[in-house]
Amino acid sequence: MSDTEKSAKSYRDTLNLPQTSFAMKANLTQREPQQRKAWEKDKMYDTIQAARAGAPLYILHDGPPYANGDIHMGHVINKVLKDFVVKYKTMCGFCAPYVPGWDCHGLPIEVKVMAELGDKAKQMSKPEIRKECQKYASKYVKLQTKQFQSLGIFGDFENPYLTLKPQYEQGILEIFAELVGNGLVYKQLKPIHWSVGCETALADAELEYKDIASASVFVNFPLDDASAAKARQMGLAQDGTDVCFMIWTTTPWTLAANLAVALHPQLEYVGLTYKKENKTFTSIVAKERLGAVLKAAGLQDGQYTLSEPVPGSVLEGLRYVHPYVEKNPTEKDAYLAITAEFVTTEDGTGIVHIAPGHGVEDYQAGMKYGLAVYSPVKDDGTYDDTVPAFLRGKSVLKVDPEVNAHLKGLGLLVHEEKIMHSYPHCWRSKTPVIFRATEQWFVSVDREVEKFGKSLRNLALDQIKQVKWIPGWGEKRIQGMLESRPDWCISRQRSWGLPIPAFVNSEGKALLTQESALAVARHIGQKGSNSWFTDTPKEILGDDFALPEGFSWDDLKKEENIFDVWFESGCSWHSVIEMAGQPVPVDLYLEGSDQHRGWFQLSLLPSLGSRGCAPFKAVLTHGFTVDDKGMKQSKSAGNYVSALEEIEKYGADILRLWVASVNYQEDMRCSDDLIGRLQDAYRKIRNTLRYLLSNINDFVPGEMTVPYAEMHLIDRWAMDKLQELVVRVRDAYDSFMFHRVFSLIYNFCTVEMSSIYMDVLKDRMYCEAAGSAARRSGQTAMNHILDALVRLLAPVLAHTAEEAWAALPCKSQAVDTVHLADMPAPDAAIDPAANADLWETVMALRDDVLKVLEGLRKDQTIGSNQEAAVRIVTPDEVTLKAIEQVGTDTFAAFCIVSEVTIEKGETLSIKAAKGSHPKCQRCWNFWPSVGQNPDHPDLCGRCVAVVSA
RNA sequence: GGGCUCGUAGCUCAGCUGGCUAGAGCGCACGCCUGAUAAGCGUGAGGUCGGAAGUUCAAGUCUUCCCGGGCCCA
Repeated sequence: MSDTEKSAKSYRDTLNLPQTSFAMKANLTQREPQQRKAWEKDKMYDTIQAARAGAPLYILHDGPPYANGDIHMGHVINKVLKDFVVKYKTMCGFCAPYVPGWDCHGLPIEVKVMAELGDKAKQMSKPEIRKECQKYASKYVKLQTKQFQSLGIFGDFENPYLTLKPQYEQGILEIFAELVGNGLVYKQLKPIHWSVGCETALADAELEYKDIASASVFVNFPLDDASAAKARQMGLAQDGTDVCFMIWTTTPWTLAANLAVALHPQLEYVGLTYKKENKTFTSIVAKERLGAVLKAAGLQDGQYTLSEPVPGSVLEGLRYVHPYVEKNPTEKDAYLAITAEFVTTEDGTGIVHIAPGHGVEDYQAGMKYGLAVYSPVKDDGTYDDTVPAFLRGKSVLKVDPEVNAHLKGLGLLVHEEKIMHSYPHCWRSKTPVIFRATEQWFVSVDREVEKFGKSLRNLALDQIKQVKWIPGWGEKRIQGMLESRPDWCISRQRSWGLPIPAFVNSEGKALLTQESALAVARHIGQKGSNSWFTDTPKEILGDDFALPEGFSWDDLKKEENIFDVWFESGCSWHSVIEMAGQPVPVDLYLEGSDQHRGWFQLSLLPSLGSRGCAPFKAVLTHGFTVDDKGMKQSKSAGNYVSALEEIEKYGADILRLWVASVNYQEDMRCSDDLIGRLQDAYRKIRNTLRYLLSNINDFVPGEMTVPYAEMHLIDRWAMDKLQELVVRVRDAYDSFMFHRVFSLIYNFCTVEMSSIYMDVLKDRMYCEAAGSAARRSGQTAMNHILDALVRLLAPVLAHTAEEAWAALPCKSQAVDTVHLADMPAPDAAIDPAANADLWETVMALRDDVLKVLEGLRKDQTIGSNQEAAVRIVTPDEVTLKAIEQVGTDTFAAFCIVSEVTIEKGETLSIKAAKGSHPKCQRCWNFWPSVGQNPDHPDLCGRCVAVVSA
């Protein structure tokens, strides 16, 4: 070892080097579970709630995820965002309870359970099957609880709300009873989405759209003789041709239920006359569709003639003969031309085949003309016996080719082709969905509710204006949906759910009143919904229940429909919030943007139908994760990111930081790599905390604290910057802009702290006397900054902030958990704006100096900045004044150079050279005072004083 | 096909009511330090603001169309 190394070594021990037990390496995957165990042991959620008892309430009401499967990134984003809000509001002094919930009923679970049971299911009763479903749901509630908690989320996971709990069910029925009382619930034969695979009605939310190939056909419907004669009189056809309506459809199976054809009243129609298989046809089609029809029929110029056009309205009432159904199967009128505004010229022939039992528009048109709602299809998707013999018992999903062949045999099939189009499928069985008329229960959106003087739809359109939508376009979105939504079909023909509390007598008359529903609510609230299947009507309604006119106990059966699960979750504001005695509307609903159609809307409707107001004051929505190229993620595409693997690999705080880093209002690109990159940011933040901690090791606030006004200029600068940060971060939290929170804090750590302040402060921290005012000034600032930073970070880095809080030698507040600390507030004594211009000038000059130093480093004149002396000449008065104000020594400290001189001159010049003075072996500055003390020839004056003290 | 929405450097984000050569941090490249060391500091290279028209003295910012995503629906 040389002498210089020796002496350097010896001086090292005289420095105040940083010291802390806060580890540089996070080791999150090991440290976090311990942290969570400690929280669990301390019953942290309960502790926090108890501490905030009596404080103003802030309720974020959890939307229930479905109790099925492992959690995925969508859950992570949703729950972590909620946790940010809850933790932040708690730290702002609110009592912000968070009761997580699960959606436990419904088809997905029932389908899984039935598959697991296999043949055994056939011998089992409904209550037995339901018991299995309940087990299944409970299993996943437990599993997901663990997984959510592994993200560091605080909530009442001991007492979550479950839609299968009797009290919850009671709440649903209470709201349902009010809707019944307000006259909103009715039963009707109506075409609805029907899943053949699951043999049940489906809600809109249970559909998924897939591209499939369908046989589209052009078919001639021959007019009867009298109508053909009329058509000839109108000039559409000559004598001797078979006059037909030509229709187009992509669902030939529905032709068996055809009862009419629809034309647009204002469109022009022509008679197209041509030869086909030795016959001469005149097909009536819309003039605008002629091109497509000619192409389909394969007719060239000269192979056809056209009549003059007539408007659709004059063809109304003309009658035709069904191609293959011999006799009208309904008791009402059929096989006539009607007019409807929904007929378009986008495709087809401009004449639409109408089957009121198999389409919504068909149904509406059929109602208008007094047609029957004819639906000759059974639950399993096969035709019943009212259809022609060649179709009976066949599956409508497979019968199209036979229908087409049959039509061909009759000479009425003009053209057949495959087209690709998007078609609704059952989300569970993945089978194509059919429209089929069945008896279902509905909630009307257009009936006027006497109490509110408005229909549900209009009430909704009104009330959404009172809600704060974040982002703002959420209102437009839900408005569009509300304007066009049909009545809500709330009944399902399955086992796993809450029964619709309706009874029916042998005449088919339904018993469902507000009183009866409430009676059922009480019963189920006590005994659970299984009792519906085991108990008698009398037991359920109660002995003293007064049956309405026309009903008797001997002739009363329970219906076996269950509720759409959306109705169940749509009542959570009542079952969870109101029933717990808390106020509705709640402060916030926070879910993915798909819930505009789902939970938001389907919570809004029951609330409006019973209370007349929305259940939420504000609704915040987030987008969805996509892959690193912005494409939808799916397991099959191989671009799927497993949330559990990510948590396992990086730790919860990394995932939380990732959630905070992206703008959740848009699509969020997500991949293992992108999440992994947040480790860099995490390390920077963690190291910032660590460095601050390590430098206040020996600091005790109180007598050591230096007031702001007496602080070193540079420390005041740091305090100013902190103040700005606090204001901006709080503002970002308040407006739910968490990615702003992230970037503000991250930038503060990298720029203001790491690259400037902490670097600049080293000399003072390490070299000044431990108890010197200069050092205490810096420590005071660092202590403030650290204490505030940890609290600002706490909602996001829940674990790390807690760890740092525990490591803080002196906390600003006597709370054991950072999550009970107050969010930092701006200090009225500090005004960052006061010196903003000064600092801007100083920092700009610093940048210029650093650039010049880089040149010296390039040609190896200097290594570290400390070796340099800088001479500045500038004509700029502002700069001169600024440096005069802060002092050249302070400016030199800011640049970490040994010496700075500045003078006025003609042109700006910044020159730097290696310092001309010797190097102090203790502080490494090249100062003039080095060597002036004979006892310490290798030290500067400052270090001599420190060492000799 | 319809409603809503998004498209600024490799990544994540700023760019307010249109106004200087479009910014930040990270990453990257190069270099420095070795008394925050599986750390720290500096410098630098990266963008025809998805594309095309238009309005305007002036457009990333307004209009129209197109392209490509996402959610919801048909």
